Amino acid sequence: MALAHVIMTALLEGEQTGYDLARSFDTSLGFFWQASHQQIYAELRKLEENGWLNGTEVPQQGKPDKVVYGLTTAGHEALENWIYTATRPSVTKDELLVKLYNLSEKNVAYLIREITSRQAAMIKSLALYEKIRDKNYSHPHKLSTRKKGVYLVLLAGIQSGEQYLAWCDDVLQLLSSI
Amino acid sequence: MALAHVIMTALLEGEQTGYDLARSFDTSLGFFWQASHQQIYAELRKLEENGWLNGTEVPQQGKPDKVVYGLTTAGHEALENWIYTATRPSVTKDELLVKLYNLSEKNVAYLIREITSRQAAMIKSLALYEKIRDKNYSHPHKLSTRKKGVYLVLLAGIQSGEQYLAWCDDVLQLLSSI
DNA sequence: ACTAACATGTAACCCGTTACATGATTAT
DNA sequence: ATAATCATGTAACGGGTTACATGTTAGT
Repeated sequence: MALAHVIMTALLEGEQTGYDLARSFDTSLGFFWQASHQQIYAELRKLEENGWLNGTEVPQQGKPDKVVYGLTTAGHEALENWIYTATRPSVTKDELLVKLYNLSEKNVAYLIREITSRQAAMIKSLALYEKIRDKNYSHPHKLSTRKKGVYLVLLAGIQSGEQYLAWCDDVLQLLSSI
Repeated sequence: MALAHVIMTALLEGEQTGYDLARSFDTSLGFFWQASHQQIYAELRKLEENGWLNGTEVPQQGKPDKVVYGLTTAGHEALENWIYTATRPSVTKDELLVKLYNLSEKNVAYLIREITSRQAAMIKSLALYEKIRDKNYSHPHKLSTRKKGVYLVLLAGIQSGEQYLAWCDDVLQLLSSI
């Protein structure tokens, strides 16, 4: 159910094609949601059948034709109503934690490598989040209401990223003593 | 693929029934993985067909008969080998963040309530994690290698819980000014 | 010649959730 | 009486991943 609402949320900013959305999921949106292009195209068709989106075919030359989607009034309403439905907190299923549970003298070297590469990846995304924050969200209380929401999502990413890095340090320290 | 390995990891400690496992997923294991009993029973049958577990029927009086599962040698090996397969970091899909992205004057009161209840839930689980840590893991470097791994998983839960609470505070502070 | 970007799709499969089902014993 | 615990299961559905497919244009 939620992918539908993520897509509609993304379309609040303006009309987009499935391809545009797929690219957003690889970058900005991707920080807190992921979806393949197959999933996105399927969902877009469902949403149009539902009357929540309307798609317009746009012929192009030199490129394949595309379908641009926008929110309908019904879509807007559906999105607003969805906000008030209950959501259960989702447990993060991280396979790396399962592996750590199986820590042994034999596999410790491998796990150190895997943690180190996670750490490196997180340092990169964190740098990006922080850049975005410093550029557009440096004065949170001066933002519009809507932007405040976006800022808080960004903040969640930054804080949990920082926490993750701190944890990686702790892990590496303990593992290196084995 | 991963549920299979979580189950096998749980069986490292000793033989268990599907019911036992389901209860673990509601408590200890549940802090970093979740699975319904239907999923567990299905997975156990698959694992037995695979030769990774062996199930023994145990007749009982006054209670339904049960099947106790234990790891086979092949299962042990499969689990150890799995450690060395690459895992991609998984993005947490949290619907609440999607909702926050849709923040407005109209829904802010509702979102404050939802964040507050998340906060309360987290305070509870955090208290439990910390109790476990203080009781069994207060001297990390003195633990056996295997227990060190378990400790690090627990630490991940505690640290990310603390971070989550800090974030909730930030959110509530900003939202209450709207 | 080859790769990347643009743009969309089908098909098979696996993983997970929800709803429904059974049936005895023990505790309130 | 009623609910909770023990113990396992079927069936339908929905969400998500992987593999495969098509075809143009622009850049190295």
